[in-house]
Amino acid sequence: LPDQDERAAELSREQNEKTIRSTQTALRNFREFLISKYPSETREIYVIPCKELDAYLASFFVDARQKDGSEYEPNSLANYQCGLERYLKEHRYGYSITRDKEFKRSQEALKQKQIELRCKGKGNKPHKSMKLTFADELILRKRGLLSRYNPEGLLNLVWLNNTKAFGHCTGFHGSTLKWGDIRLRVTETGLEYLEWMGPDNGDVNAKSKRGGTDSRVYATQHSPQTCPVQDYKEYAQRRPPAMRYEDAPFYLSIKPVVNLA
DNA sequence: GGACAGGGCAGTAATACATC
DNA sequence: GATGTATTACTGCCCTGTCC
Repeated sequence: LPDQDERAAELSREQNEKTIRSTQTALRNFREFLISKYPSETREIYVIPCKELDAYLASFFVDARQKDGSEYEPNSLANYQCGLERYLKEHRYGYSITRDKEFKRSQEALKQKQIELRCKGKGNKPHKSMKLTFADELILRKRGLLSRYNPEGLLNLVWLNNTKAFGHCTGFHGSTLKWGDIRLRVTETGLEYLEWMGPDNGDVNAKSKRGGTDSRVYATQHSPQTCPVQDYKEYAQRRPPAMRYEDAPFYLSIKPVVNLA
């Protein structure tokens, strides 16, 4: 299947690009550190003998700071070590800075630094996403941030419903969702439901392979106030007619009303 | 406003270690 | 040796800030 091959190749290229970028960031930061601390050291790192490179790395892990002078997160330092390892491997350096005993000093320095940073309260994943609880949702509803009765609340509501219902599905990307990607349908018994059409764009065979019902969310007739289908219908009704074609973006930005008077 | 880079972190594979 | 669990390494996503 040429389309699938092309997609796989594209994905692979994209993945490689990201790895390269990550490696380059590690290399750039390490080089900048070397220049600032050891201005006479101008060699490429892959030609530096292991003993010297080990000392430089140990110094880097202990003293390196972000551009604003603050400490790195423990995992970031470990990521830099891996990035440098990839770069050295690429240039056929004879040692592994993460495994070989010749780099024990820098490995120990990194370990100690990570412990020290954790003691200082770093490494607590400050940007980790938090699970939205039922209680949180209730608060957001009370504050009108999840609501059918104001544009921002309605937009938040459909985004949350879609994420909860389809976020686990392979290929579901909220940011690129199109209006035609989610369809309102009715079962034989008259129960309404929303269905995410998926990347296969309605291919029945592909859908049955996925399991069928995992890309659906049904109306909650017993609780119309929190029914995702009712939210969707309200949103559909409020969308400008010009934005109701299949390829239109699902989420629309809200234009504030400006009083020029 | 778009493109890009930096930084933090999550997901997954590989590896090491423990238990049966 | 087989299986389960923990740790480490690798890769790439996402958010934010900066620059043009």
